[in-house]
Amino acid sequence: MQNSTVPPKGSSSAESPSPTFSPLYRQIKSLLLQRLESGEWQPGAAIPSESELATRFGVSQGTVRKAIDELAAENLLLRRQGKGTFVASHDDPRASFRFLRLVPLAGGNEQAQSIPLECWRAKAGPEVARMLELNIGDPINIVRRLLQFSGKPVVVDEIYLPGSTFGTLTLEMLRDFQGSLYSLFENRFGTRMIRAEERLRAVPADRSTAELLGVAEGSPLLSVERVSFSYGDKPVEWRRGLYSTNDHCYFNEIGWCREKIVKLNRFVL
Amino acid sequence: MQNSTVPPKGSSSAESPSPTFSPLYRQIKSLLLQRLESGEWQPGAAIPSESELATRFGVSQGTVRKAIDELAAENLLLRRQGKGTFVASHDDPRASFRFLRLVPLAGGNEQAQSIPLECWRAKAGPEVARMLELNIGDPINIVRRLLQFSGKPVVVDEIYLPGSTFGTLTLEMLRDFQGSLYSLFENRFGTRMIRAEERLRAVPADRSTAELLGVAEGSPLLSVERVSFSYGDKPVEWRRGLYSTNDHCYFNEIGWCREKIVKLNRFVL
DNA sequence: GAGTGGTCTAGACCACTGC
DNA sequence: CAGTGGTCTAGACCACTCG
Repeated sequence: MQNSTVPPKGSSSAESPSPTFSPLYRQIKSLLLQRLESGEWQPGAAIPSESELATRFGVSQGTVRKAIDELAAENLLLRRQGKGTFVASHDDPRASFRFLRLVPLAGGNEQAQSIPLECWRAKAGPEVARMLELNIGDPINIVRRLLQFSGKPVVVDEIYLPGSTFGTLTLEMLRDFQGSLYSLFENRFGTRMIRAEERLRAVPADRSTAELLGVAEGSPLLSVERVSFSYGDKPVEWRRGLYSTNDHCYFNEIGWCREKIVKLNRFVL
Repeated sequence: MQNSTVPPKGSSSAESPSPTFSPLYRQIKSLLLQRLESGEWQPGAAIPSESELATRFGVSQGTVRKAIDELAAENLLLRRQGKGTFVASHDDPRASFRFLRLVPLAGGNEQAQSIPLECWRAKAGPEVARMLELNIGDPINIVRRLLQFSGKPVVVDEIYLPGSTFGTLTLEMLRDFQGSLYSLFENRFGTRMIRAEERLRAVPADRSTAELLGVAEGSPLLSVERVSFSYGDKPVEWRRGLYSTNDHCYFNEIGWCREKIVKLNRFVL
């Protein structure tokens, strides 16, 4: 692949100055993303070595390296020196720390336990349809579950999933599966969550939630609405969690990269 | 600088296998960080070009480049093609978006307005002392301020600062300064915030806060506690904000780098 | 046109893993 | 030991900015 495949120097006469210049390593990155999205490379498995990819694509190893660097920074790939480069997986326990930002107020490192309550099929209302980019009336699945830390209820989640992908989800599957919810989605439904947007507010506890969490009706709860995205920025989950923040808090870090990589990504997808 | 300055191949006999191996570009990164921390390179100013740094340090340009890459990913430096590499500054309006994660529920892009209410000197209690790594009784400064969006009050902040650095802060300075709070800290006190940790909870509104925000006493507010760090992971601000989330919400993105770069950084500082 | 950052290459060597 | 990712180099050329 010489540097002429897509737009580098294609339009030099009277088209436009350089509208969507895409360096070689970005094109390689796109090719790698295709393999990931298509499932040709499964989560947890090793991808070909850098040198093999370099010869396969006809570029230098440094160029492949830069493509993989970005995918690793986005947590889509995982490099392990001496072993290889692996497709990231929610089976890896480190992954769950990224998506559940709840930490105990008083140190410690408790393990979360998920207790599925209900699971049923429904039709998308206007709000869910908008969030999941569906049409109103499209089939969806709804899950309600409780999250406990050391046996104490802390979070009530209501989770909305597109029926086209998760139609066969049942309460039994949720109860029987060992591992996180996203692990189940990845293993049983071939859908991998790679990114999420969360919107947080403080709301009063309604009657039924208050009972489930063991707090007074009307007491303040943290409302966390999340849209999760899979490859190609496709929204595949919308959920609202109500968090009791008496013994836990939502932890966030500010100041590292973020917008930079987001911006970069708009070009590649 | 040949690859022998610090630990690369120094201990090969019977010391230890490779306890704290630090590649060349990390050593360069440390040198660059020293210049930033010392104030030799001021916020907003350009640093020397990559090729000049390369000859100055006696390494290849690629090595300097990799060091700068990491600093840029951490938002300490800002690259601008064709112009140079610049020290990041809170004067740049893009910076404020990183630290104030509040967005209107109904789209739009309102501008925040900060209204200083009080500013006084006090002595550190046990909690503030712990957060700012001070001794109990050390002088501190406390600021209370209101944040408005389109004229409506949304946030009440109480801000605790070490007196050793901010001793001369006054309400007049806060009122007269044009620009964000961190912009003022950077310009008037030479202290640049580069990172922060936030802990979020839902709490009931106390009487005085409720009045300031125009909500009912006891109604749910979002409590945001933040510790901000300057160079060398030195904590230089602790604040608690109470957010009214009737018309706004706290927005967060999950899934990009983060822990990776944090981990890397432990070695360099 | 000169100077800057951005891309790409080819090759050497180092550090880590596992057979 | 072979194979992988990680570092470092030197040099070429491209894209962008500005005087």
